[in-house]
Amino acid sequence: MLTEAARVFLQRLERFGTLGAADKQALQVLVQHPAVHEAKTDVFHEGDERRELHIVLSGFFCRYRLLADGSRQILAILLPGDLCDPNLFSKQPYDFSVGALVLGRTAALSRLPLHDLFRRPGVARAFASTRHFDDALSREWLVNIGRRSSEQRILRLFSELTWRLEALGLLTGNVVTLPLLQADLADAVGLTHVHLCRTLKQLQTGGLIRPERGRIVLHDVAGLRKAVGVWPSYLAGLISVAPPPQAPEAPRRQLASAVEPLPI
Amino acid sequence: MLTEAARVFLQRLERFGTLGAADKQALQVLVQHPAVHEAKTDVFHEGDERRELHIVLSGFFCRYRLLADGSRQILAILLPGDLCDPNLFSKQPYDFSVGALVLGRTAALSRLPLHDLFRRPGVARAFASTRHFDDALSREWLVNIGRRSSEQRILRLFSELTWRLEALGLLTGNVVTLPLLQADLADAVGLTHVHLCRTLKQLQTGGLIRPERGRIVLHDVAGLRKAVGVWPSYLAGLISVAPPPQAPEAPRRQLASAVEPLPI
DNA sequence: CGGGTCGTTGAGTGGGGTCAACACGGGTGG
DNA sequence: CCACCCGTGTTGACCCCACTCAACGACCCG
Repeated sequence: MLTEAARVFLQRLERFGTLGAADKQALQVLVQHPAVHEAKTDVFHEGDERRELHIVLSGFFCRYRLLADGSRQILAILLPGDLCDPNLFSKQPYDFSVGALVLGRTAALSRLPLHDLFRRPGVARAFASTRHFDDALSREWLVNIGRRSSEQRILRLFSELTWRLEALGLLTGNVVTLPLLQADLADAVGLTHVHLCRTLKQLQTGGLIRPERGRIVLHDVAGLRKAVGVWPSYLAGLISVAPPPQAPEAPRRQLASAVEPLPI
Repeated sequence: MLTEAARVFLQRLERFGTLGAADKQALQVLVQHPAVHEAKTDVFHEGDERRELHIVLSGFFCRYRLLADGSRQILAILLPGDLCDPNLFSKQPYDFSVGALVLGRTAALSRLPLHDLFRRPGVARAFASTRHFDDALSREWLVNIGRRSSEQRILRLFSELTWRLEALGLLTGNVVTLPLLQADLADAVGLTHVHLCRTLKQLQTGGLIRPERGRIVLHDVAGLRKAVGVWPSYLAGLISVAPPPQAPEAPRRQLASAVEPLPI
């Protein structure tokens, strides 16, 4: 019999491929110590020693860092099944914090047995895929914050979340509600909450989203994804949906030629 | 007999701990296919299949992504010893490109044997540490670009590079020259090259840096680090530097030797 | 000498930040 | 049931940091 925690964990690991029965058996016994976290409380905090590996069971969590002047940068939004710490085997104290954005639950598993479990090819592959997905998202975020307008940043974040929720089976139909505060969104996309509010209002007139108190309703997921345009590369292997036709690749030899519009 | 390529690679892996003689023996035979890369040419390009694992031997490289509007976001700056691809075992095509910022060299090693080599605890530990360092840097960049002023972003990037160069033994005195174009710096910190130029000029009056054509001279590394203030958390375990035991002259020559190709 | 790359500078604009006040709603306690 | 409070969202006024467009300058190399 599978606890709910083990089920969420294994489902996540199997998202990109399948695990053998023995793999699953070995993994599920690790999942322990369920815990409830109120919104705005930390699972662990920057500077803490790395002990158990926490995984999200329900709710929305985030990795974040606080700066000396009190501002916060959210590094990633964590959904059910996600690992709070991308670095399974690091011995360093955490250099970031993880906190709950809304009421949610986590489980914890000890890291030590993982070392041995990595001998199993299926287990290693599953963690590697999860890891790659996590990394691809963080690259996406860096590009987003570094080079895109406030509207684009927000739309892309929403789009990302719709894909991830869909992969979890938490998106049915064309509507979804994100239980996120505007202040949280602002810290995720690198804006102030005031400007984020204004931009949301503008987007609202576009008809794709509706801000409500304490949440954002995306009432046209398909339209939102279309507005963002691309099939994000981080989805590779995540969702078994045929990608739409892609624009041709940029020429590859010289950076310069790749930056400029195609010649002729 | 250790090739230079193997030496650079092993030195990097040993930065956070030591490898057994057998580990090193097994790893060094993987290092092959040295290649020279002109500035502004790619090692690989977004969309390419992941084949060999490239490592930097000399020069400055970067991971980057190009956007539809032609703008570029640099995701990381790669120094000698760094792995071009943080995801050793991913099977997905690359979702970013790696290119040379100045003339430099790489080696390539096949990924397949790595799977087996990870059975060796020392090898697994070394790669995990390298990996953790890479991740910590990318978190740092996200915070930098998301929440800091242009001056701070630039100073922090410079400071980061001084620490990393020091760890490589490429920083001996209080002065170091970064062979980076202003356009590259701008794409690394998420600014336009015009504004970056102006900010550099302001910083110049602060007396810590001097922009020259095609490079930035940091002529007060200690002062720069002090201005940035903190001992960055990503350094944990990286540097056990006692002040250079015997200051050998000509610090600039050493950097130059890393930037310019040695006889091949 | 010419052309290409890289850097610098100016003028003008606007996106986004800051500060501050207020509105709204949901909880809590009297 | 109302009064109050606190967390959250909204709006206005103002400003300035950073972007844009454009031209020019400096340097390098053939």
